[in-house]
Amino acid sequence: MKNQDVAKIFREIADILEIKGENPFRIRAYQRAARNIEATSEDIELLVKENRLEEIPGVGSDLADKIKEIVTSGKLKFLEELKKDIPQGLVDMLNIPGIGPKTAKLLHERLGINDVIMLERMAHAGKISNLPGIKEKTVENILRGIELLKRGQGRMDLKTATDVANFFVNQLKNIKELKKIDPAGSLRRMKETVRDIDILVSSTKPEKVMDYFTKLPEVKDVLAKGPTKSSILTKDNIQVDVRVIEDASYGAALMYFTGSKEHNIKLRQLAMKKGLKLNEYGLFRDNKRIAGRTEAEMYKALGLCYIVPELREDRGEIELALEKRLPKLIELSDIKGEFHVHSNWSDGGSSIEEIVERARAMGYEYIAIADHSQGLKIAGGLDRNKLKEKRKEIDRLKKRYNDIAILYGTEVDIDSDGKLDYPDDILREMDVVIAAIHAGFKQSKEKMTNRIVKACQNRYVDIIAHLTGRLWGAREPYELDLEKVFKVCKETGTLLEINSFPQRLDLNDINCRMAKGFGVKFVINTDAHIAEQLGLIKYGISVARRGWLTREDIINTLPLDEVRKNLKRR
DNA sequence: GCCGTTTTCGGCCCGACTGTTTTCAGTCG
Repeated sequence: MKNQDVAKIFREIADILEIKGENPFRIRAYQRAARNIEATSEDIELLVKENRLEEIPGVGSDLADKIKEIVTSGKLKFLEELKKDIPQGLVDMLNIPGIGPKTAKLLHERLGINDVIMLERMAHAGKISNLPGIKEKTVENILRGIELLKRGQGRMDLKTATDVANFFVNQLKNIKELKKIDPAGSLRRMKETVRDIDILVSSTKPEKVMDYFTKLPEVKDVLAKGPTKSSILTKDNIQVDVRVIEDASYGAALMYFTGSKEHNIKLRQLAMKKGLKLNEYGLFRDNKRIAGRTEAEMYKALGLCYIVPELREDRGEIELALEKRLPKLIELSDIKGEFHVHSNWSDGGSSIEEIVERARAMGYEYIAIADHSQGLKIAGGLDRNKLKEKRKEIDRLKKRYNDIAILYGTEVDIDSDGKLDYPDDILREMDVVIAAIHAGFKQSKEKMTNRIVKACQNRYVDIIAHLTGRLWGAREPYELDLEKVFKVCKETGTLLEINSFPQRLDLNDINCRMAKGFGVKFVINTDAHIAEQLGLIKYGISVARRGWLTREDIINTLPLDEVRKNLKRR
């Protein structure tokens, strides 16, 4: 039983309680607990064993008992009972944008609607417009909501989100009355995936901004349009929200729209304790604004040091900011090189020379060319002979460049028994060895863990790449006993990669923080397959920052001679 | 259901937009 499984059960309970019209604060308690369980870096089973569940914020004696029941028996009587009253289909209906618990309940009680399909049929047949509060427009919105749900308004990766946001920001900059503009929301917090794009604007002419925004040619559908706030859907079904605010409130609004929701709630509670009121317009004492123009001013007025967006998740950052003890997080400019780049010797698209040129342009001091190993035929893995030729090419280039070190590396495959795809005599010759799993993802947790552990124990393996194998929208992370892996990494001096590729971002933020707790060290790599993708490193940096990592945790912030001391002896 | 240098009971973040309603409930973030 994983933390996410427990969180999922609590969320389901919250949904059912909402439909039943239960006490909203009780519902929020389940949601809060779900979120904190998911965010905690400690394994829920361990917390049960050590009787430390109530250390999780939002978990009291009642929820602790429920967690124990879930972890020990695999199910929860309370939920089974709830499910008897509310059909699953009704809970699913809450996923339709525009349908909340009240509407779902109304549709169920008055018309016996039990799921999304039935709702769609009844709506088309004109049978739901007789209900109180539901007329033509509402029916239209429900049908549109169902369409959105069907098309799967999923989450997009961080790069896609960045590109869309930049596009709209640049468009809006054409408005001459526009003063400030910033993407906010989970994108500004650099969350691994983003659901919609929030953009904050300050302007003397809010209506003009709203008109211009909602009439852009890329807009397919206007979901809402008011004098200061509008939401649209792009042709790719991405929701973009723009909010206009005046300069005096810009910092407060940026803080508010950056979130997270949980971070905001805690800040408001803090403000209340000080007898202040916090909203998106500023921080107020007796209706007099005492801060609002900038975020820095807001945090200061709350008695906190500035909290960077990546940390704003209510994972302890506010408590540390009160004591002015927040860590100094790693920054892009700390990076001195990387180790995981594929060239056209295997499945990459750029020559080694092109990669080296790019790395030099980025100011790197070293770059490792790590192509796939022989077993990975589809990825053009290199056999012994090809390796020799590649080595010659690297040696030739080394003579040409004296301002950057070109390292001879590999991404060697870990087979289904945990054996490596190259023998030791080949690995010994490498400057740096990365090991990774590329097949056999469906093995048991125990087997998967043992494969990784065995690789870590190899005296030539320096780094484990993309540890959990997750690919957004394509593959779930594979089953792994992470604590065991982290322990072995620490013992064997094996480094863990933070993979910057937007579909991977693996390790994720929570696992980074957990691994750091075990004393593990990291490298941030791109897994670039063309030279240009070396620029993706910024996304890996953001994961590390969200994982509370500092420069000291990341080996490729060090100069090369120091890096060598952190690699295994050859 | 949680939580407490105001509290073990009585609070629990706050505002914009929509559609339906003549003043507001529902939904969303």
